[in-house]
Amino acid sequence: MAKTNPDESAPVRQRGVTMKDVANHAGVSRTAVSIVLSNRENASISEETRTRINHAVQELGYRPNAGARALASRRSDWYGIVTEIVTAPFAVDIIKGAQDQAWLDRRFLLIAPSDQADAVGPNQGLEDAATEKLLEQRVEGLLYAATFHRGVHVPQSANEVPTVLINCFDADGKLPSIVPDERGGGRVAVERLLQAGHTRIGIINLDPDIPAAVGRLEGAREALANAGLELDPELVVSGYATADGGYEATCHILDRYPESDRPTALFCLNDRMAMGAYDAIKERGLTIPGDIAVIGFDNQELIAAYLRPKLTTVALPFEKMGALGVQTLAALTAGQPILADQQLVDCPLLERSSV
Amino acid sequence: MAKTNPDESAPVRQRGVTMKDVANHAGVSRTAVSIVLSNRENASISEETRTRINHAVQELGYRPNAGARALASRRSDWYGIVTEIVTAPFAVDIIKGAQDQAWLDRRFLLIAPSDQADAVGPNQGLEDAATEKLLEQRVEGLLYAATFHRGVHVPQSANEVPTVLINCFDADGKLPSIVPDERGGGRVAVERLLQAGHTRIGIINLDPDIPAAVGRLEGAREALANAGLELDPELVVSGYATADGGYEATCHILDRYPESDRPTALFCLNDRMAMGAYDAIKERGLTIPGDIAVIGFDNQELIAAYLRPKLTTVALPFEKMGALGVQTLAALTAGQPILADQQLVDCPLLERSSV
DNA sequence: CCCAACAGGTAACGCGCGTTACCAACATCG
DNA sequence: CGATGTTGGTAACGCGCGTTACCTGTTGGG
Repeated sequence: MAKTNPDESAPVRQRGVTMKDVANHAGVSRTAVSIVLSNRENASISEETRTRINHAVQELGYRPNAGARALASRRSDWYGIVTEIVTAPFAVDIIKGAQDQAWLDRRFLLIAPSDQADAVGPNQGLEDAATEKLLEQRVEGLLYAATFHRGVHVPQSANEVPTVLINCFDADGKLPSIVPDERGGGRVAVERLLQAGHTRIGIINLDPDIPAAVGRLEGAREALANAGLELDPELVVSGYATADGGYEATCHILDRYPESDRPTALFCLNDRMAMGAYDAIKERGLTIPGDIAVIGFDNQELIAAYLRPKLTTVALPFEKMGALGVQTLAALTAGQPILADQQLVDCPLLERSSV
Repeated sequence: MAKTNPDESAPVRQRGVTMKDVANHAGVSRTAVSIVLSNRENASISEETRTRINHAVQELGYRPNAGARALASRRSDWYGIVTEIVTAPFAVDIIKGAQDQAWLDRRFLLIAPSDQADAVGPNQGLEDAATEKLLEQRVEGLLYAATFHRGVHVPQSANEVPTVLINCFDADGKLPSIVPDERGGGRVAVERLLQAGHTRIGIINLDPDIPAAVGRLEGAREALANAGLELDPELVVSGYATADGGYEATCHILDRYPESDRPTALFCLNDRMAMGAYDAIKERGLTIPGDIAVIGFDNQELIAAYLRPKLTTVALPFEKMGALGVQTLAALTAGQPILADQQLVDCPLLERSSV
C-alpha cells in the first residue's frame, strides 16, 4: 500500500548507482574511480582508463554521495548560518549574499532559524538548539546574522568552530564581525545635502541608543564640521522607527519654525520614517525636493523605489556583508589570518529624486 | 603557520567525541549506545546501563554525526528547495514557512538558488546545477518555489525523488502543486467593497494573461454576479505592475468620468499599484476611504502597513504555502496518498483602513 | 532436572567513499 | 646485469553509525 509512485512508467531513473558500479562497468578498481573523480594532480592513471571511467560515469548517471564523501574526507563543505528570519525584511539579503558566495565556493549554506525574542535575556533555547543542530551536521563554520545592527550573545558551543558575526557584534568582543559603516553612511548623506546647498538640515532620529543612531548621527556631525557647520541639537528629533513616528517627528519639526527659518532638508535615519515624512510634507502643500529635500537610510527597496518622488537614500550593504561573512569564514577555516576583528562595510548613497 | 586559533586557552571543546568514546566511558558496547540514543521501543537495555550511557553522553559532550547517521540509515532527513531568492521580496516567506515546518519535523531544508531568467527558455543551466547539488546531498524530497504564480518547467532529475511545486505549477501537469486561491481572493476583495456599499468599482488590472490576473478577475466577476451586478469592462484598466503603472491607470480611470459617475472604489490587483493609486487619488484632493475606497492584493507588508491610511488588502499565503509544501512532501515520502494534484490555499482579507 | 523463553547485551557487517600502503611491469642507469 | 626509479594501478583500512545475527545468563514450566 505504500507505493510512492503508483504510475511508474519506467523513466531513466538510476537510483543508488555507486562508485563500485562505475568501477565494475569500467573494468577497474573502485580506487581508480575515486582518484579520477577527485581529479588530483599527482595521479597516475593512464589517459585511456581515465576516459573509460568518465564514460562509465556518464552512462550510469552516477552521482556522488556528498554525505559519504564528507564522512570519509572529514570535511563537510558546509557552513551554517543562524538568523532570525522571522521578522526580517532584511535578513534575506544577508542570506542571499552569503548563499551566493558560498555557492561560488561550492559550499552549502545550512540555514537555521533563531527566534530570539530578546538579545540579552537568556531566551536562548531555540538559538542553542539551532546551533546544536548545525554542529550535528558538522558544519565547518558558523555565521550569526542579526536583522538590525546590535550587540549579541552567542551560544557557547559556537566556540567549537570558526564563527563570524554579521550585522552584529559580540558583546564580549572575542569574535570577528562584519558591520555596516554607519558613520560613513551618515556622513555621505549629509554631504549630499550640503552639496545641494542645504545648510539647515533637520534630522529625524531613531532610538538614540542603538548603534545605528549613534553612528549615523556622528557621521552627520562630522560632515557638518567639515563644512564649518555645527549640528543644531534643536533640529534633531527622535521618534518611533515607523512611518507614523516619522510623520509625527516631521510635523513637529516643520511646525516649530516660521517658514523663513524652517529646515530645507531632512535626513531621516531610516526609510520608514522618511515615508511618514513624505506625508507630513505633502500635507502642508510643500513639494519634494523643491521646498524640502529628503534623504533616507536603509534602502528598503519597496519603500524607497516606489515613493513618489523616489527616495534618495543610503543603502545598508546586506548582500555584501553576507558575502564578506562567508569569505571571512573561508579564510578562518583555511587557517589564514583575517584582516581585523571588526570589518566595516561601506554604505553607499543611492541617488534618486528626493534631493 | 596554519593555526586556526592562536590563543587557545583550553576551553571545554571536545571535538570528535564519537560513539565509541561514549561506549568506553560507560563501559558498554557501541551497539548499546546506538540503541539507547535512537531510543527504540523494543529495546532490551536495563534502566541502569541506560542512565549510565546517558550520563556518559552528557559528560563527554557527545554530539551525533548527522552525516554518518544518514549514511548508515539510508535516510537523510533533508529536503531541498530550489528557489529564485534573487529578485524575490516574497520567496523568503515561502522559505520561512517551509523552514519552520521542516524544523518541526526535525528535518533540514537545504536551500539552493535558481536564477532562471526565463521560465520557458532553456536557460536552465543554473537550475539544473542546483537540483543536481541537492540530489548529491541525497535529499529525500524536492520543493520548487516561484516568486509569482506561474507555470514552470522542472529539471528532469527531479523525477528521481518526490517533488512538490509551490506558487507555481507544472506545465505538463504531472507534479503536485500548491498555489494561492486567486479567484477566492478576488471574490473576497470585491465582496468587501460591495458590503461597504460600493457598486461602481474600478479594477486596476495586471498583465491580463498571468494566472494571478485571470483568477482574481474571475473572482471579482463572481462576487459581482452574486450581488446581481455585472462587471463593466470599461472599468477594468491594465497597467504595468508597478507604482507608476498604478498611478497612471488610476489617473486614467478617475479622469475619464464626471464626478457623479466616477467609481467610488478601486480594486488594485497588487499593492504596488495601490501605492500609485493612492498618489493619484490624493493628488486630486480626494480622500481615502471617504471619497474612494481602495483595496489591494498581495499584502506586501512594507507597503500595505505603512501607507497612509493603511491599506486593506488580500494576503498571499506564502508561509502557509511553504508549510503545506513540506507537509505534502512528508506525506509523499512516507508513501501516503496526497489529497489532490493541485491544492489551493486561501487568500485571506486583511482589514486595515482604506475601505 | 531439562528445555524453552526470555532479558540484556555484544560482535560483525555494511553504508559510500577517501586514502595509504603496496605491487607488478617496465624503463633507466652505472 | 643487478639496482633504482617510474608508471599504472589495486587491496585494504577507516570515517561514525544503524542493524542484524548471535551469545550468555537467568527464570519458569513440565
